[in-house]
Amino acid sequence: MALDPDHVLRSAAALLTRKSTATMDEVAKAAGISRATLHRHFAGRDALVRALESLGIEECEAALDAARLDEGPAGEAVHRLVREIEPAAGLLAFLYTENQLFEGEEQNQGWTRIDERIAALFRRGQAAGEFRIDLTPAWLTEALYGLLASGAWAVSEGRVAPKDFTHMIVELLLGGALRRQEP
Amino acid sequence: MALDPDHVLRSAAALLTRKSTATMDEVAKAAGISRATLHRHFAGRDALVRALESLGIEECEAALDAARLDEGPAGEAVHRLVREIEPAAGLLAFLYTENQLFEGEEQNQGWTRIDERIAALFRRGQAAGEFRIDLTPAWLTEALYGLLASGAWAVSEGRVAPKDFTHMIVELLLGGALRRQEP
DNA sequence: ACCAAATGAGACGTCGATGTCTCATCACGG
DNA sequence: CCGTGATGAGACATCGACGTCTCATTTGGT
Repeated sequence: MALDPDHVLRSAAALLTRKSTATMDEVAKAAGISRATLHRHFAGRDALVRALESLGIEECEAALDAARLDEGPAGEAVHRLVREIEPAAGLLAFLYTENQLFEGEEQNQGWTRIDERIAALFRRGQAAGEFRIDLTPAWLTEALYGLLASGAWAVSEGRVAPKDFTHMIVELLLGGALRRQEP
Repeated sequence: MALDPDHVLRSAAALLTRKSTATMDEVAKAAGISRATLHRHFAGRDALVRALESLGIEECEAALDAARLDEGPAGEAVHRLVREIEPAAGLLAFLYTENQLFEGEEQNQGWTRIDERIAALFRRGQAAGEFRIDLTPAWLTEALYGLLASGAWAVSEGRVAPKDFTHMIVELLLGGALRRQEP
């Protein structure tokens, strides 16, 4: 009976985040279904990865919407963004390292849109004098992705407590490691 | 005649950083040798990856030595470290995402040593009152890896100028994105 | 010039993953 | 109670990558 395709994608994301070379059979077992059923829902491994990519884009855009990036101080908007995107961080980390997605020049336009929205947030912060201007928005965007991936990986390895995920990323991204005397 | 194995490893690292699923044949072509010769130097794909891992560890430790992590302010030591490690960043980025290396519990002890040396640097900075103490040394270490990988990736994609690599990483890691009025 | 070693090209066989197929079983609705 | 549809289990062929091998050619040293 109509199996929940979303559940399959979640399981696949969780597994592939840990083992990006997992077999279709392993993906199926992880989702608690048979390989045949997995193939009935997703034409092949490529289709599965594409579906994961679409899911990742959806969740990213949902997080971007929920974070209301154009409201209030940019720093607080970054904080909201990381908090909203945290549940999808594992999936993002997988997609981030799946450079196969970008081999063809046909880079999914969804990512371009997301990149642009995040970069716009950093630009806004710079224009407001809130963020420093010697770090380009493109780099800050890239660094955010990298820290999200590192954070997801560190949590799954037990090196960082899950509850500290957002704090660690936001504080490092915005405040850096140096100690300061003020707020 | 004695082909330069180091050159092969460099080529392989450069290729695998961009396309982690590259074939042995592609690796050989990238190095300008035949697949047969590649097999004569490295027993198999696994051996090749292991050799890359050893090379990465060597370069990391060389960078750690050259950066003299226990001299002067910790912040400056971090700066030296990133500068020294920059040439190896691409290789590091590849190894960082090659989670296959850590599937077996048999995590290469070299990484443990490197992790510990970097974490010790952050601990030293914290003890000296130079770094904030709400970000754990383990997380700062992980974040450094993530930023190095993001930086290498951003440079190879043309989103960041190569000459800005060290500055972008060090400034973000130490100072964060927020603008400050001091030093 | 000669010899030894290394290389390149290519031909295999092997193996694992994939994709497709069939058939038995099970769940749910009429 | 029966029938339709989805699922699970497994067989099967295909395909790509791998690893090994041979043989001709080239390179470098003597």
